[in-house]
Amino acid sequence: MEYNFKEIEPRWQKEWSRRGTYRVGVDPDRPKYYILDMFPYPSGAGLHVGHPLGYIASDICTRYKRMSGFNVLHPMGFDAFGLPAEQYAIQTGQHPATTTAANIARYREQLDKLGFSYDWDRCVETCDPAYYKWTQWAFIRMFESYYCRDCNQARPIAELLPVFEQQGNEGLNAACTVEMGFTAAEWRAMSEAERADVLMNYRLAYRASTMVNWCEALGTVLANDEVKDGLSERGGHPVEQRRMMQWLLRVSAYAERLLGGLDDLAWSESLKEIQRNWIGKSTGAQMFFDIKGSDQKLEVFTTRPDTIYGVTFMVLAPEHDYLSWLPTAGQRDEVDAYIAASKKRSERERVADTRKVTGVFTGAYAVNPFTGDEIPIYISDYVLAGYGTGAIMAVPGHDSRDWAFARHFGLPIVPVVEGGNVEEASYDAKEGRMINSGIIDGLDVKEAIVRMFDEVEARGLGRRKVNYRLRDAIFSRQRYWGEPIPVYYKDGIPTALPFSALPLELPKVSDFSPSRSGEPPLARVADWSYEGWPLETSTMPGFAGSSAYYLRYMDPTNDGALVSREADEYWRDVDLYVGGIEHATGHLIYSRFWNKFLFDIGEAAEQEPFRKLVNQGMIQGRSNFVYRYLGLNVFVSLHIKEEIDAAGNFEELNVVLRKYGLDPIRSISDGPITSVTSFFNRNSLFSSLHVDVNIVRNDVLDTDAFKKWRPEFADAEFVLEDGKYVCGWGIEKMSKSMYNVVNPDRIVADYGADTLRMYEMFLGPLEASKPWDTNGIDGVHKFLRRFWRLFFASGDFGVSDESPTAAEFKTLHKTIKKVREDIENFSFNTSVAAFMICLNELGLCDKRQILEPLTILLAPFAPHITEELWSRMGHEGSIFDERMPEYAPAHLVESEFEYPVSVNGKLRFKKSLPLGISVAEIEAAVLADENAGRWLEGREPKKMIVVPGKIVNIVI
RNA sequence: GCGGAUAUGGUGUAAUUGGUAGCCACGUCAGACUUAGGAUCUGGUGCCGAAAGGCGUGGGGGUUCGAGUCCCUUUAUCCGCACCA
Repeated sequence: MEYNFKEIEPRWQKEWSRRGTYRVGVDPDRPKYYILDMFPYPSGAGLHVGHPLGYIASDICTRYKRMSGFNVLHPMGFDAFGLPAEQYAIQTGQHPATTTAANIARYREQLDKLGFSYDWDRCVETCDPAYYKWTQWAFIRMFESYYCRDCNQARPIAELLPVFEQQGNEGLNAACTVEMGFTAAEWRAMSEAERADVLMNYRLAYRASTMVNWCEALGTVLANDEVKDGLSERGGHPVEQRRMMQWLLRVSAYAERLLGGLDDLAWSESLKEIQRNWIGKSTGAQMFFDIKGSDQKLEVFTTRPDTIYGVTFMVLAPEHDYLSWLPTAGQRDEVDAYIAASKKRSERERVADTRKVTGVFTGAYAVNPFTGDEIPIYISDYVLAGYGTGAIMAVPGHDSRDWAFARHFGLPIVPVVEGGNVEEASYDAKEGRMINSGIIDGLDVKEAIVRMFDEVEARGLGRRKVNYRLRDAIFSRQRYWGEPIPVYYKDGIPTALPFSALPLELPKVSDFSPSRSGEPPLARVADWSYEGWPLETSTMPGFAGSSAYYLRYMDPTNDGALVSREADEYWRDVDLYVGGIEHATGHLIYSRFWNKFLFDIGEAAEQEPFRKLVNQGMIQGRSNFVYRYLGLNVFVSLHIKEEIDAAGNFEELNVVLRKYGLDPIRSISDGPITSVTSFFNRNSLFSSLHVDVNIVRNDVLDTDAFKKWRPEFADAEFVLEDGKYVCGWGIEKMSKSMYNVVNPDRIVADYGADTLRMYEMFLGPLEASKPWDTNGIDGVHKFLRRFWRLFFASGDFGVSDESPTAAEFKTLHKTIKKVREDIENFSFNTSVAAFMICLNELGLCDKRQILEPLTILLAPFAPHITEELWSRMGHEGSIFDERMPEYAPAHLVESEFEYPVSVNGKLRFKKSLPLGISVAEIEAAVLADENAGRWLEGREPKKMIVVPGKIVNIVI
């Protein structure tokens, strides 16, 4: 009987759903395991064959863990709010709620066909008010918290009121937007609005006027991780810097914990490194320089205080506060002109012009505290306002940017680290001996740094300081399709909604388009107010809804809490998180921040949300090409095209052309060939066109389908090789325009979900990026058909109760061992290979004692076929209630081992010897072998190296 | 510029972690069978060579009895960060 996956797969999917096979709940008697996929944005394009890669891997793990005795939580949901969904809605002219619902339905249908073991009862959608109620709730909790640097955690902001009342903010060590100082008396004298401003300075969710990434085309601000090279990640629109009033999350307060927490996570080193870079910790010193003729001091940040003797000028960012008074009258106009010019430059232009040196002298001088020299103060936009203090001490001898600046303006360059030639280039050394350096002369750089830190602090010139690149996350978007920010303005004072007013539902509007001015769509909603006060009109960014969804899955329908204490303490954290690396600096930072905050306020059980994380690679597209000859409707098969291309001159060319029945080219004026050069540069002989990969099989074009594919090819002619049209191929991004999108639905229809699942795993290591290539899927499909046939040896279903041979047992147990180890190591490609080897070795074995454990072992990979065979073998329950087979070492014992014997490092012969004998016995047996005599030719071995169970080496 | 990763047949890959390089597949070649299927089965298939044999894991060098694996160097590709002081 044939393996009829078309009938088997839908039947079991329905049956699992009916039985609730994959429903899970809190069960204190069993150890928990939480396996999570990054939930998808339900985009309009539907799934392509690359999307399920990670889902398949996590599904295999889930089934495997479940069959190993764990209570496995494995949910799925949809990240439905945010820019992509909204842009798609705008493009198609429909309401985002409508398109999102339709897209979710489509995704769900596609996912269901693949036989995943999700507990769909726990499905969450971020755009569901019952869900985003808890996103808004978390926002309010952040709004009502500040970050205490002494106890290193979030605390209720209400705690600050009595402190301010008694001592002002003196001695308060808390994360804030701007440093401020006030006394208790000043606090008491403040108006309500002024006090609100002070508190806002400390809140973890706060509103402030800051420089933001404004994207006019999208009509919204963007977070740093949503901007790449000065363009928006979505759509690639230009982004400019603008000062705007925005909501932000004080992520920077958690920088040190986000950094430190990485160490214990089972994440790839590269991913941790990306996050470390993003957090960008640098330890240095904050130093104050006297300004000549002023009481003010100029504050800089440096990681290299050891180079202080090489400081020959200072540079301020054009946005620096001091520029209102610092420049001398003579330089005023020039400075103002520079400031105005740099303001106009977009972020993109600044990035593009990194090598151009610009700047203006302010006319003012600072004093080098160690040399006493007066050094000029410049402004330049190579100094960033947002990092450090927006001012630097320039060391042209040892910093390439300072060097370029000094060269351009003719400023002195003093080397202070031995080595290099500062006349030619800066010497950006991190080690070496200090020279020209007063009290640190002769010290090594590393010692000098420490010495200078101490010296600077002792002399009261500054103090050690840690700086982070990580910025607070801008949390408002001037868009429609997101969670409304649960804040209203009472007498103009931002006030959180009471929890009882949550969820603050997103109103249904007909006009949800963004505006170029930055006015959010919600501002156009009549009566967008709370108790008569206007509500905030911006919405939350895409990452808001995905920041704590893993907690919600634990208890998805709870209306009284994000997650119940019971569920949280049982499920705790995600043991295995599978998803793409593209979330490294977005979701995975925000989520960790969000979770740490919830941990601080006692709402999450663990400090870190994702214990182990695996990044599946991207599946690229494999495009096929056809070669159109001379712009005619004639298509030439790949190798003939290559042969024609290889011709070196007209004569050779025409010989080849005649051979294939093509008209010879008589002169260069024939056809579109315009010159000999262009002709032999292969510019004009063939044009290569993308062809739909779905009408190509093993790179052979289905010519009839091609003619029907597009009307202009209806009368196409082909020059075939061996009766076939062979296409060229290349690796590109999977996209509609390349005609290389492979839809999983089609693979499921042709081969079945089990084949697709196993093939995606077989394709290569999970974490590697690789092209999808439908060629080769036959190998896996063949395996499943052969496996099926083992049970139908006589035509009808039947397994024998005959005892297996030792060899059969050995094969089985070898496979069990290998497959189990591979799953634990996330090496699915090799485990699929192990199954194939197993089948090759078993031949035609129909014995129950072999086939039953093998079927169970295969079940996580190919759930449908194994469930079907399991039931045909007469079992009542589901195969997924069975335990994974253990391997029995007894069956794996090898009695003999073939030792490769090398003489002088070169393999000469093999000697079969029992395992477990002593080294001396091996030596004796090898030397006694007649082959050894042949190679030794009577010489005595100088040395013998014996690695028991591996190899024998003889050195003569 | 800084940081990280990768490089193995025609293709995807594997290698007991320093021990016979190329497992398992795809493709391909030869054969069997056949109601001609995109079926099934058997065998070959890294390169050069008639063979013996030689060469072979991006290139060069090193450590070692032995290197795809370790070290140095270099090239290419991919990714992350980037006037971050």
